[in-house]
Amino acid sequence: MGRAPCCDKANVKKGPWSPEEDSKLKEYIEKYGTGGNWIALPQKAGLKRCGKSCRLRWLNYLRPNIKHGEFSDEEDRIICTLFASIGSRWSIIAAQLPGRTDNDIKNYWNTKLKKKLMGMLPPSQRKPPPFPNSHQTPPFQSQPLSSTLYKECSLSYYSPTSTNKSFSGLEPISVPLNFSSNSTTTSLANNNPCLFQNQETWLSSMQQYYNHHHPVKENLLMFGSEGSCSTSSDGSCTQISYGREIKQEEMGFQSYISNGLEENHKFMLNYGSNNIIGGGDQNMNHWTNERANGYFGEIPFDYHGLEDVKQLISSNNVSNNSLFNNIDENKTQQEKVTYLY
DNA sequence: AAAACCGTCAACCGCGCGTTT
DNA sequence: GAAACGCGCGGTTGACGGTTT
Repeated sequence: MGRAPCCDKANVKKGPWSPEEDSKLKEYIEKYGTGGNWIALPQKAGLKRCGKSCRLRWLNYLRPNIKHGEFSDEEDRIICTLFASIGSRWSIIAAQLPGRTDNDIKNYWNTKLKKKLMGMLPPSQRKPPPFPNSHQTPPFQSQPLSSTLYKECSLSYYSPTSTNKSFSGLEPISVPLNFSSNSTTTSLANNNPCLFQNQETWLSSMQQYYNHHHPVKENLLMFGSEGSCSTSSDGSCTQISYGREIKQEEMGFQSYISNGLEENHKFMLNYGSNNIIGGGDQNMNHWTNERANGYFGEIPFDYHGLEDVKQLISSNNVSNNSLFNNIDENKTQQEKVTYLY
C-alpha cells in the first residue's frame, strides 16, 4: 500500500507564492504560531496550499532573521569544513550558520561553492576520482562495536598553529560529549536549527544525531574520507562514513576539500578508541596508525590509495591557493577553533 | 534581434523516522 | 505491535533572468 498523500493535491495551489499568500501565512503564524501542525495550518490560515509548502515557505523565506544574499568567506569556510566532515547534511550545516537555511546552503553549494573549489584544483584533478569496478570489493573486516563506543565520543579539533604541525604532534582541542543513549532527542532539527548556543551544545547534538540517525551499521566501523568501500548489489560502489553511504561525488569532494582545509582545520570524531576523521589530510599518518583500532582492510581504491592521497595532499594544489587563505596565521589556536563554531 | 545556452534558486517530491492512536 | 500520521531532510525540478552565439 502506498503512502497516503499529505494533502489533496487537486485542491492545493502550487508554484511561486504571491505576496498575498505570504502575508496571510506570516500574519497567521505570528498570531497563532504553527500550532505544531503544518497539515492543518493552511486551512486555518485560509491558504490553498499544502502544509508542507507552508512550512517550507515559512522556514526558508518568511521567518524572522533569515539572511539572504552573499555568503561570507567565514560562511564558506564553515560550509566546507562541515561538508568535508559530514557530507551533505545540510540541516546540520545550516545549524551552524544563523539565518541561513538548509535549502540556501544546498543551493549555494551546488551552484557556486562546489565550482569555486573545483576551480582551485588543476584541471587534471577536477574530476572526481574514478570508481572501482564491482570486482574491486574491498576485503572488509568487521569489528563488533561495543555499546560503550557510542558514548565515548569527542570531537577533536586540530589547529595548524599547534606547536608541532606534524600529525603525530597535534594536540586535540576536544570537548567530551556526554551523550546519553536514552536521550529523547529525535533529530538535530528539533533542537532549534540555527541556534546551538555554544560548542558543547552543537557537539552534543551532533553526537545525538549520529547515534540516532547513523548508527554504525553491520557491525562495521567505517572511516570517513579515504578508507572504506562497500559494493552494492548493482555493482555501484559507495563509501560509508559515519555509518551512512556517501555518493561518489561527495566522496571526491571530501578529498578535494581535505586539501583545501589542510592549513586551516582539522577535526576528528573520536568514537572510543576509534577515530573517524573529517577534514583530514595530514591526518593520514595518524589514520594509518589508528587503523590498528578500527576498520582496516586494504584501501580499496586505486585512486584513493594511501600514497595517492598523500601525494595529492602534499602537492598543496589547493591549499596554496586556498579558498581560506585569508586566515590570519597569527591567530591563536583558540581563536581558530571558533571558526568551526 | 533572436535563439540557445547557462546559472540560480524557490519550490516540489518522496522517503525515513519518530510519535500517536 | 501495527498502522496511521506528521515532520524534517535531501535530492531534484523547473521557472526565470542573464549571457553568449
